[in-house]
Amino acid sequence: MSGLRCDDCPARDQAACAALSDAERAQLAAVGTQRIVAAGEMLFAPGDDHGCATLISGVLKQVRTDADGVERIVALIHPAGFVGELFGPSDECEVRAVTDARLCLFPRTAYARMIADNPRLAMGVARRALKASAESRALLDLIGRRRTEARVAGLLLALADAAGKEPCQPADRFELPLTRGDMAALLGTTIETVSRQLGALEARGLIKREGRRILHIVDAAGLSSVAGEIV
Amino acid sequence: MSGLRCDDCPARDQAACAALSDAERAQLAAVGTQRIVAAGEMLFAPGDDHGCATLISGVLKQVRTDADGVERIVALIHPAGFVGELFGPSDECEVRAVTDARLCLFPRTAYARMIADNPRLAMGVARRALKASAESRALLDLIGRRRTEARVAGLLLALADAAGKEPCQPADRFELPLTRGDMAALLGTTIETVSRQLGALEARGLIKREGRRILHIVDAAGLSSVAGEIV
DNA sequence: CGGCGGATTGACGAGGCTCAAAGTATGTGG
DNA sequence: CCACATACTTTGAGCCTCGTCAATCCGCCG
Repeated sequence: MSGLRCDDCPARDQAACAALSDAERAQLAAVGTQRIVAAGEMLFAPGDDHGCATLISGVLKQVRTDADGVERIVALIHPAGFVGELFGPSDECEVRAVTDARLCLFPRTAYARMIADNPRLAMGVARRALKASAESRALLDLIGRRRTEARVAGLLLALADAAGKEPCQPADRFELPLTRGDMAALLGTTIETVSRQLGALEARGLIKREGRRILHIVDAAGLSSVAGEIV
Repeated sequence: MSGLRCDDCPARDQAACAALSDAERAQLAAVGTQRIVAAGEMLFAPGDDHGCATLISGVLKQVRTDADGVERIVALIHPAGFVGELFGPSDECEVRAVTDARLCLFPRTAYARMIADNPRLAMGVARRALKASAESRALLDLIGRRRTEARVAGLLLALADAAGKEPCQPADRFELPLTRGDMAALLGTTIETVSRQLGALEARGLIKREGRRILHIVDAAGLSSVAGEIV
């Protein structure tokens, strides 16, 4: 695919390229390609000098696999998010699609060159990188919690937030993008414990499950207090 | 203090301002102040519209405190690291000095204005932010590890690495910058467990403690395998 | 219909948190 | 210079959570 259609891009206002003029955006689009990745498919392999990408729709995960073959999810990327290395390969993460995803893919060097010339793009990337950093810290805070119940509750709140249309307008009914295995890999626990904790939260009337993917948040305040949030 | 002396700054080559020309650096220095923070002292309070800073020497921690008053350390900042918000207050972290620390402090808006004009500085900040992100992911990976023994071992290796003169040249004998309480807050465990695990690692001949702050890495490879590293 | 991957549920044991107390460095005042 | 106070660390005992192993269940696709 040669160019990208930016006009109707839903991530346009929040992505790293948000501050660009139409002309600059066109210039950036010329070096990128649009790509669709199916759920479960790998986008970047660990170690290779991969490019970078802005996510348009869907959810990606950054994964580290340790010596025993245990997967650890180290970040989730939501639409408008930025993935990849800009300054040389350094990160031992692989990037995989959690759901079907659409994204703009750029070669590393071409993107780096554009950044060097364009302060607005550089600022956009800096803003995105700082945001990613803040999200990592939030996740660290969540995972550091001692009781697993609090981790699961916090994850559900975060997913509800991400599923909402507006930022800070959490959905009260949504489809979980993650499998139980993904949740466990994200929270540093096991599939069985996640399943049990979901059962416990439902028994306490805080959530309600429909099938295995649809989730109702029945009592958001109650969930928050279980999660131990500062709110 | 009016200006900053950049000429003999030890962080100069790795900080966000590394790519600047002397003139640009002088311009940046004009809007910043140098500050010394004593161990334990707070640099930024959570919630306030704090500025940003580049660390010159010492160690800082970013802390979140949950509803029960339990501290969670969410990141360590080492020399040349960048802390603070650039695009408006958003992060509910407080920043504290772990050891005595020296840093360049900038007002948020002034720094943001400089970034908007200067792609090299924006790129430097982006590089730093991406690095911080990568460090957060490494920490997430560490904390997500199931057995606490592995977390402690991994932390010691990371601290040894940070204490080394050259990057990737870990020190085999160094002073722990963190108290047991800090380690516990970082690893999501308790003081007692940290203490016991240190004892266990010493009993296995992997490390040796001198007093309570000096640590010998006796068997780095053994420690690595306990930590479950991918090496 | 049968096989298959994901999810739930149960039993059991160990790792780690809680509570409690004793031991060790650091500074302070007499 | 010593006694004391304080903060940090170590160590111990008991209980609970959660990880492990195993069986069953559910939805999906061939």
